[in-house]
Amino acid sequence: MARPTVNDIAEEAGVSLATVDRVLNGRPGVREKTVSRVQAAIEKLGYVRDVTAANLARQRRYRLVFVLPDVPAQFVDTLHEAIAESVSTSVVDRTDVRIVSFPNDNPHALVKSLRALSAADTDGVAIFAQETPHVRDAIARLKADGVPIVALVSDLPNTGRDHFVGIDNVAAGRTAGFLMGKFIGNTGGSVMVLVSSLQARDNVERRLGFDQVMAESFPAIEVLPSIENHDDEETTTRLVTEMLRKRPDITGIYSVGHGSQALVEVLRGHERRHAITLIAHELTRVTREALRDHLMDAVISQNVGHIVRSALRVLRAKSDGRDIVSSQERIRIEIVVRENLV
Amino acid sequence: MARPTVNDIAEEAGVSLATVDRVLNGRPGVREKTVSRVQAAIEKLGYVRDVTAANLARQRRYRLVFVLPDVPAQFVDTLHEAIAESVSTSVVDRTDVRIVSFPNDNPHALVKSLRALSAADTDGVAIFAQETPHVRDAIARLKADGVPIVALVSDLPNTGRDHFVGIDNVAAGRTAGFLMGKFIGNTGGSVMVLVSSLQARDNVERRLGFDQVMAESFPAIEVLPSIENHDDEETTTRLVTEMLRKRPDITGIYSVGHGSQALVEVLRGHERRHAITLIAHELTRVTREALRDHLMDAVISQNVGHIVRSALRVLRAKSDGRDIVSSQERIRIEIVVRENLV
DNA sequence: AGCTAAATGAGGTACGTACCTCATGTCAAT
DNA sequence: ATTGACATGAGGTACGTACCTCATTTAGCT
Repeated sequence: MARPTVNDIAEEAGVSLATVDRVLNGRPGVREKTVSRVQAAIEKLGYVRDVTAANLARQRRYRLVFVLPDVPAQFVDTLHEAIAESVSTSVVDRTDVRIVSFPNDNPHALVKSLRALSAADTDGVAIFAQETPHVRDAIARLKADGVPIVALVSDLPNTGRDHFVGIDNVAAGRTAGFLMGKFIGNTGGSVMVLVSSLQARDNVERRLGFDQVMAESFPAIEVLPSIENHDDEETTTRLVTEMLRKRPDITGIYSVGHGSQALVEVLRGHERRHAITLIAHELTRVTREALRDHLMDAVISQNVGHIVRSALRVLRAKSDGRDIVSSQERIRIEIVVRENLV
Repeated sequence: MARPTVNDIAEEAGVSLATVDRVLNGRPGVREKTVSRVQAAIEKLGYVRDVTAANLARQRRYRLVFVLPDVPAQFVDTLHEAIAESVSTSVVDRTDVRIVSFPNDNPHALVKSLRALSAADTDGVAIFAQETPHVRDAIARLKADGVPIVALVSDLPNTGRDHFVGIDNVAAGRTAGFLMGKFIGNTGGSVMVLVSSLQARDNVERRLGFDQVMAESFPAIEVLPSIENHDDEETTTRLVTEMLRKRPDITGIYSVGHGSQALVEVLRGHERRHAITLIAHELTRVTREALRDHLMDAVISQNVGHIVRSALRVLRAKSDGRDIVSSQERIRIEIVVRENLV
């Protein structure tokens, strides 16, 4: 039997098409009793709105914006690629996507970018940024304007964002800790931890989860204080080299941040490279090569394609005032080792 | 600027709508020169066919069938759930899905089920089965009838199937081996390997990959010959108990097959449970609980939701004679440990 | 019973594409 | 110049839904 249409519902309920339409689209002017008759018919026939036809008729378009930092971290590049790809493949779902980049070290540039957006030309915004008072204000203004907002990758819990798309970073840190502990085993020693910035919420949460697991399950391994590199290559090279010299008992390095290029380079030339377990975040060209070359042991990653698609789905839903199926929007913490590297 | 429509193309190319339609849908009766004029206009305006409107007009429906074994393995249940979910959420894409189950131990039943299908009522078939001569013939008949076929989870390379949806099982076995070796570390000892059946291609491939890595990278660990359990719980319980008694040097168990219930139960009551590294395949209720309870150390899994959606996409494409973007149809080998267990 | 306001019906157009028919245009071979 | 084959145009209907207008019916009230 073919799929029932609005006409079938009308017939089944003994009402006109106009009434069915009013019920389906929540328009006023239908008695309670009639509403339930129509709903009974919908139930009975198993009617499901043909979304493609509906969108066609509705002529709806979603104008969505990604706001991304302009940092030299590979991970952000992969985000750009994922957005570009999802744009090209999803012309289908009536979505226009723009990308706005802001220089990471300049919070005013970000605020300025956000100020340029308004409900008049934007149906939703996905933001990857750190939470500062200025940013919080700018987001509040957008929200007041009625623009749905989702935080991307790093949460902005105190801004009133509608949703967070990304992994549970505490769990990601715990996963890194679990692998670090298991891989080092009863060799013991100490672990160096490298973060982009202690202002970055995702970094802090990962470090937290990592420390939890190391303390709970691998007390024989000493976890050293965080080294902050601010995504700067020279700083990383200098600090890592120094630390490796100072602490010859290092058996593990955990790279918490979004970039690992300089770290990998230092290790590539280091004599103890095979005695050190290296775990980093985000699957990029750099981490792929490091895995392949036996320099890195595991990468904790989040699928940027999933992140982008989820953000788009959520923003479209919020823009329509629809609910989201949160179980479907969960981003998995992926573990990548040499052998499952696609 | 709004998205261009066929009318815009017609105007731009200086031809009528009918001609544009002929070009777009590959209908005959258009001069070579005119075709290129139209294509130039399409190029210039960046026209992309509105697939939703096209499908609406075309009234196309895809009648697809999943053929699945009726075995008591949790993994097959999760496949059923994934299919059910994808049916309910994707009424959107004009697809009718049926599931055909066949008793796993009866190859004739499978052949009979396949015989019942034909191009008259089926636009594509996804099969999870082992490759036997009978199955090969039945698939050949379906293909001759013009029905696209994809193999699911376990490949059927010699049947002429159009595509395989699933993980690279050699790589999955290698991944299991990598983790097993790293987790056991320099403790050494021996590893028990449990397979469903040595007839099952996916099982054999995993075992192969596992052995490769163990031999290459962890020669100090002895890998024992496969124990075949035919997905039977009593057999598993008996053989595993016996082996654990005979070989007190066992430090690892690799469960290659689709079910791990009985194995987990045996281990749950075993005194050496915390001295044994347990790695299994497929994320199910059983393996989830085992991870949570510290009985299992890692699960190598394939996302059944992705598998089902990929199979549907591929079958629709093949049915239309369209090409698939194979990079988008790759199924990842997922590693799940206690800490990234959703 | 008569009135008013609310509820419902009838019928239309539109969205972008597919696909159909029939008329007319063009071109090359005779 | 005529013919015939082919190319193109013009215009239509359909898909399932949204949304509009206006007429008509119904229910609730005095």
